[in-house]
Amino acid sequence: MSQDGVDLDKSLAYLLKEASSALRAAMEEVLRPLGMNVTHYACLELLAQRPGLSNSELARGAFVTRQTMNVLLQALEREGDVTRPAEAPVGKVLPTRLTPRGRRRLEKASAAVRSVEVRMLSGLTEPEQAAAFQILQSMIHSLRG
Amino acid sequence: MSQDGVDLDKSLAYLLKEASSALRAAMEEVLRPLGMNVTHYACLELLAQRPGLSNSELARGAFVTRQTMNVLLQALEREGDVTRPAEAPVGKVLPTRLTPRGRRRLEKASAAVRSVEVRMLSGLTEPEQAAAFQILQSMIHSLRG
DNA sequence: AACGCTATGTCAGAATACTGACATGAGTCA
DNA sequence: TGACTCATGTCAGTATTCTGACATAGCGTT
Repeated sequence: MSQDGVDLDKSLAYLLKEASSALRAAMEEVLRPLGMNVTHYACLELLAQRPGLSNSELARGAFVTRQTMNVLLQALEREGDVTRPAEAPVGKVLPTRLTPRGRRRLEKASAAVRSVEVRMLSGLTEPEQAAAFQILQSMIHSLRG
Repeated sequence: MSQDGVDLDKSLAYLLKEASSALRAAMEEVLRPLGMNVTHYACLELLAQRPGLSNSELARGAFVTRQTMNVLLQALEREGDVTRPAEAPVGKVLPTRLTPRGRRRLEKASAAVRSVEVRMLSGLTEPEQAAAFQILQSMIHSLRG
């Protein structure tokens, strides 16, 4: 392998992508035995934190298009993990909610994902984690400004 | 919009994904006028830093499969940005190199990407950037251990 | 009221990346 | 030398996501 101290001049942008990629891979790995993928999980997690979210809001929260989220929601509805009203209570927005079954599946997935996150942070002290939090938020804010 | 202080309990994992997503979007935006995408750019940048990289190595470095990188390399070769020997000098590995044209295209792209990176880091002090570097590397290391 | 503007849900088609599989070459070890 | 393992390049097919487009609903302004 041609690995001759090449990671010395890595940019922060590359490192960010690398970390994100490693995180996603680790999450997919632990979610696969549960029959879920990352987008799957993100959707359920968002619904647990904010019940009644619309398709478009879920899409933005899970970093996919609303078309993609729509097919996922249809599958989740078919499996009985979420429910959506047949008709929109107001406007066109169909508020989605977790079913008890969905909540149970999410619990297992959350535990698995949490273990990954713990592993990711295992080499960092508490203040370092707090620093990471602020640094990432600053990056996000600057990129969107 | 239902934005009621919801980003307070965001996990570091989510923040990492969010930052990575924002970075990618910003990069795609500045690369599009140059007729390139992120994978495109990553490939050329890798070749500039390490001439002679193989298709598989480029794929790993750009976080895609080697099949995907292969079609990209064929396109880049067709456009005259890179060159690959017709036959493998040793084994099956086809070492790829930038052409002068590819190097020129990369220069413009590098400048654009660098401006994005500068913007991303604009809210951080120098020590904070150093901290970010070490934190991300720790995360990557822990996730792969 | 009427007009723009924005956002939503949805349909269809296109683009893109991935999984699976194969033959081949290099390196290792008995 | 021969068997074994691993990595590479490549082919074909599948899956997934995205882009484009449409009708419609809420909101604000005129």
